Amino acid sequence: MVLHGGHRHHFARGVHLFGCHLGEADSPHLARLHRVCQCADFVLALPIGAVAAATGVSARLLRYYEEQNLLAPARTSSGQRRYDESDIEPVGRIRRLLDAGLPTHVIAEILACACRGSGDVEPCLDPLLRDQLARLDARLTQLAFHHERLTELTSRPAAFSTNPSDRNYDPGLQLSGRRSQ
DNA sequence: ATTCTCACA
DNA sequence: TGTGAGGA
Repeated sequence: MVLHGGHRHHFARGVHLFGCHLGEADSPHLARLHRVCQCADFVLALPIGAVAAATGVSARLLRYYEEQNLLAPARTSSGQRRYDESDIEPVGRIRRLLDAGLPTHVIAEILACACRGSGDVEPCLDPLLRDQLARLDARLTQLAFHHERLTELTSRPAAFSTNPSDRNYDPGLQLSGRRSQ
């Protein structure tokens, strides 16, 4: 059971369980506090700030991930997002997949695969990952091509330049870290 | 104080 | 893929 909507006034005075005061509703430690009380048969609804504190991912980004269909938190009657602890783990997973350069629509596909094993990506999705790797290679090749052509364009005028900073040209700086597709 | 949506790079 | 503005 997820507490939200009409239960908001309960949170205003902190969270109580069997008469014990567990902490304030917006406390960053709420997730941990609930873990201590696993005897409870309901799931506490976490506001976005608590999830941000628990995961290290900003509230702004959590909203963005929802917009990209990577998360689907519940809403209170006033429209505020209410997460539960089962939303915590996916956030870290999303971060790791983004760090691998995967676009959000691919990550959504990966998250949709319910047959979870131990890793971040199911083995059955290996073809998908290989396809992304191929796209990355293609971009790398194109970047190398652009780098060569641009070097041709810059090195000639530089030979006639009187600007001393032209001698500090570093090809490595031409590679900026952008994502694929 | 926190969270919301809309708009922008 | 993210961020900033501006309001409830």
